Amino acid sequence: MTSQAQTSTRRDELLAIAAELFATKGFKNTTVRDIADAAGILSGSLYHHFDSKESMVDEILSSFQEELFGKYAEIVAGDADPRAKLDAAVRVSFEAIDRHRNEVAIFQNEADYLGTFERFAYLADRNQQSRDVWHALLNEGVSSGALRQDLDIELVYRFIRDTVWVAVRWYRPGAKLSHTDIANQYLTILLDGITS
Amino acid sequence: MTSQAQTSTRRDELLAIAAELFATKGFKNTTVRDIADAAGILSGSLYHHFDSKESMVDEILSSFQEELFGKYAEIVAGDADPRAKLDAAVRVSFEAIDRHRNEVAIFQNEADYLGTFERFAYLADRNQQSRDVWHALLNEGVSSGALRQDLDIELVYRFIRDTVWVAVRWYRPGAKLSHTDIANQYLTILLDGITS
DNA sequence: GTCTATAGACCGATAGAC
DNA sequence: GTCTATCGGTCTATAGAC
Repeated sequence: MTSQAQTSTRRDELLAIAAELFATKGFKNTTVRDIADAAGILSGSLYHHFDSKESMVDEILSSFQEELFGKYAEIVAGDADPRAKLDAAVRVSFEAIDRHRNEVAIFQNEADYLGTFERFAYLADRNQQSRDVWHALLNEGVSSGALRQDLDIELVYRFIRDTVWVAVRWYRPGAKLSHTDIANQYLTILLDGITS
Repeated sequence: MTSQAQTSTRRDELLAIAAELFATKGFKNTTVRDIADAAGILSGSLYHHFDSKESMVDEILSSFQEELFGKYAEIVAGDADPRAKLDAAVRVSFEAIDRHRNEVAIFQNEADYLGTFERFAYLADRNQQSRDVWHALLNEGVSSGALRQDLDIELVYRFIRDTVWVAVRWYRPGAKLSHTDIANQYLTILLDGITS
């Protein structure tokens, strides 16, 4: 293994430690000393790896979002029927919560605040991109007759988006219910309601 | 009007200004100078009215929660049928978002962090109390036959709680959809689903 | 009730030794 | 790649004048 690979591994370790803290305590509320302490080094040493605290959260968020939106794009471009596409998009989202809990939590909690800086303008773009994906899936569903005609699409989009992502607040990998169980129950409620 | 009442009014003004900032920028990310600036005074002058920044957020949260849980208690104790009670609890919650946007936002964003201090231990109690209310309403619904038997009550509770309260992120009073419109659409989805 | 002035702590970031 | 040492800035909170 080259020293290049070693460096890259160490960077990733530090980013993972930072992500855990940003997700738990918040970006502003996490100090570089917190991150360094958790990594067993001193705060000044972090600046050998990263320009600033902002660079760390930037790297964490942008690499995660690239992965997630790649998956959404595949679903939208696919040729499954509308209901199956909606199903797949919901499942991919709960899977992202399972695999990238910290990244999702940071995006949920900090996007509004970070978005005020030019550096993080791409966060607003991603939000718009996400809205486009869900609107497309819901409109396909309505025009194909799979979904009710009387729905306010924008409102349904918000309910789906919010309910899916907010699960990151309580979901813990390895708990009684897997992310697949949760997606199943959630899709049942969303599609058919809770009345008997 | 007595000087007592004047003092109380000024306190309330300052609390409202602080609540707006805490809700928008976050508690930790709002400085006492921010609050003072918005009020047109200097930061030191705030300490004539309040012990600390923590006291401000404490007062904001506790008085709001007292009001909200009073309403939940009335609904639970009432003699409406299970479905009407569930309906009422959802409507009261969206109404709270309409009337106390900042307070709800602060609770949503900061409860986890603030809850780590003894002073805010009551936040965890309120969470448990909320869980009890919704579980009671949902269990009544299932045993009366109004709701499906195959629901995971804890999961349904979380979905309702999350979806209702997270609306504070995008709901703005005076927008196209009133809080009643939103409650209507939300109850439709929750009760009957989005499929045709 | 607000101001002036400042204490004391903590913050992000840097320079240079090892 | 980490440490020592520290700078300049900002934070909450206080003391006392007006």
